Amino acid sequence: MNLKDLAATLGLSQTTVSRALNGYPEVSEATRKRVHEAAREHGYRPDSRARSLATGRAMAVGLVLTTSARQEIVNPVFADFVASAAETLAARGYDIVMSLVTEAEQTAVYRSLLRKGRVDGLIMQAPLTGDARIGILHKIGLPFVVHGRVSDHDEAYSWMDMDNRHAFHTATDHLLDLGHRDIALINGIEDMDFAHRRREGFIDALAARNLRPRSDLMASAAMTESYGHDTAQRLLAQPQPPTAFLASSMLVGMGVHRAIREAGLQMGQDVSVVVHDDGLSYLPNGTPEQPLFTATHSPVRQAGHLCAEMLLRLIADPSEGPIHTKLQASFLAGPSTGPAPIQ
Amino acid sequence: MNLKDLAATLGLSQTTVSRALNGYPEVSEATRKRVHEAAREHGYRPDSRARSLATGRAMAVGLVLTTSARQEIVNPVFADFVASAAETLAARGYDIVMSLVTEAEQTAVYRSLLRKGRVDGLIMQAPLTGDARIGILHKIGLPFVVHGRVSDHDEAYSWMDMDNRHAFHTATDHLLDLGHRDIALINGIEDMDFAHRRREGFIDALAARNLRPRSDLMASAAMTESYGHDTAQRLLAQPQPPTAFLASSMLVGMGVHRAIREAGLQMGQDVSVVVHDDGLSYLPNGTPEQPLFTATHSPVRQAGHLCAEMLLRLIADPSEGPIHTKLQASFLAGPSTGPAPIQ
DNA sequence: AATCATGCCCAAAGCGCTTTGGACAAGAGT
DNA sequence: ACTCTTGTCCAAAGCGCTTTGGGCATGATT
Repeated sequence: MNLKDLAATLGLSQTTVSRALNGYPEVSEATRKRVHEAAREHGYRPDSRARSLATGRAMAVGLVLTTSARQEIVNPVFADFVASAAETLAARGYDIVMSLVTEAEQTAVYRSLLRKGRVDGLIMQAPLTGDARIGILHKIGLPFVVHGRVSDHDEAYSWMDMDNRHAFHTATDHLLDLGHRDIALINGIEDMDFAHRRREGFIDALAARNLRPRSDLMASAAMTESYGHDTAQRLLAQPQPPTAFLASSMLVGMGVHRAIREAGLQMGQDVSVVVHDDGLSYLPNGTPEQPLFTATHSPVRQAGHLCAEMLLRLIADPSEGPIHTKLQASFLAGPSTGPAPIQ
Repeated sequence: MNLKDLAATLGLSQTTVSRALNGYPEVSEATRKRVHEAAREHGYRPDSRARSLATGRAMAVGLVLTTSARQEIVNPVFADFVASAAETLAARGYDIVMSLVTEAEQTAVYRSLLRKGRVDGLIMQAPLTGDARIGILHKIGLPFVVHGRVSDHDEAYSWMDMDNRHAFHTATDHLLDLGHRDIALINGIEDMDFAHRRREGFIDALAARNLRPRSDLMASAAMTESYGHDTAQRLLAQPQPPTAFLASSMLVGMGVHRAIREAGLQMGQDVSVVVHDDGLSYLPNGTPEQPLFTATHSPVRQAGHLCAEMLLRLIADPSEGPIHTKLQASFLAGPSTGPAPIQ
């Protein structure tokens, strides 16, 4: 049952039926009611393609899902991010079209996005330092928002980012204030822009107190629990082990925690740990009253909402210049940090 | 630049240009080449809506993301599932359109999916026992595949499921063989069909040895780390604590592990733990050589691939009756289980 | 009584593609 | 010489919707 049939059934023109359904004023209340009833009765549902073709709006946004091909790891943050973005978008009638992009096909990238008309705008996730995708997105000519930023990239683009640098600066300061000097940074892959910035924040905080980072205490890899565990285990077995850890995610922190316990040490006493908490729904940092870790906290769901909202703004008015949102992580002191043990 | 313009530029008809680009044989090689070159040069990209409208195929499948509104928890399995499904689908030129569905709007549900023509088929995730959505999907009339099954539902539908019952039967048997009698089941929310089945497998295995489950040793909630921790902590403090735990996910298992250590006990010695491992990319069960937990293992990425393939088959030939795929979890003995301690 | 706005409705022209049903010329077969 | 294929191309009819540019009553205004 299409519009034509429905109009014929009602003895009305397509114009009137279309207007009645879309809430235009040029139709009497009686007719509108009649149309709505008939539509319901016959189970009429407009064809989104035809509508989209006629209006020019796709009522969908694209979300590019990147898998770090190297590690075959899907970003654990993805689920919450997309769920929150979808929530905001759905409320405005927008769908999400997902495209998977593996690093390998960077050139043939965004192939499906190149099929015009499928989406009105794009959200790009997990940018790398100097990510070439920004250029591609510019060429496509659709409004887009980057979740994160791209260092060393001067083209103007809209982004929404957490202040990773500041967050890790704060976390490091916290540990320094407690007297720690040998602090390990268990970071994500530093090609990822956010990891790069976190490292900078860490180093800056040390430098501000005339300390130099020990390169043997800085690790970088995909942020899994075992990575946290294995790295912490290795570092703790070193001649001059760290007295504190800075973990780039909850999962990594849990791995570090496990290694600490296995070494017969107690977290918060013998060894301190600060984690960054993305506020994943399935991986809460204990409870607000009883956190598991001292943490910098920045909910990814908030990020998802904001990205979606920014994109909708850009879609509504593409002339609106690049817009930026910087989120500050909150700092939460928990039981996983304490004064540095006296040598 | 649209097809018309391109054709005009080339001095050809739209028909010929369209055929040249889509690889139809009725066009000379010379012309085809010329058309391709012009298309590249002018950056021509066909409008997916127009094409879809003309062909009747959307070249996209819908994926329904459910958030358990009650707990506001996004399924951690989602990211890997969708990534693997997207991989398979992308290889065949299909996109994924995501819709968020909260339990609240079950009636107004699938609203965006009701907009016809957006997708050629659907994948439904995380079905509840007696899930009403199956009926809705049937009404929509598009081919669909359910990831999981729906107990107490007699309508025919295509599904792909892991044999949860068998997996948990096996896991329970393993613990029983080791002499454990007081086994705790730390399950997911039992409205979820998979959790329901796991519980059945657990109870069946006990019943097969004339044992009755202790209801005080069965828990059910959203599968977070803290849930695992808090529950295990509580149970271990009981007068007659369990000697073994069956955890419904890696994350839960990690929480249980933490509680065990905190209680001054050793996992694999004092208390045994078996987990179910979905093979999440960011949450591996140690390494294959050195697993962290004894586990039943069924990679969700495989499930994603299979669901996508099944759906593509159904789309290609909708007359093909409901198809079913049942995956068997593998069992991996690890260091987290050992003989029951002598009383 | 003539004019004007207003409310309600319609026919038809797109949106950009695919596909059907030929047209036309060149060479092959009789 | 004629018909038949074959290869190459085209005009035009959709696909199902929105939107433009009226038309025709009806009631209000001068």
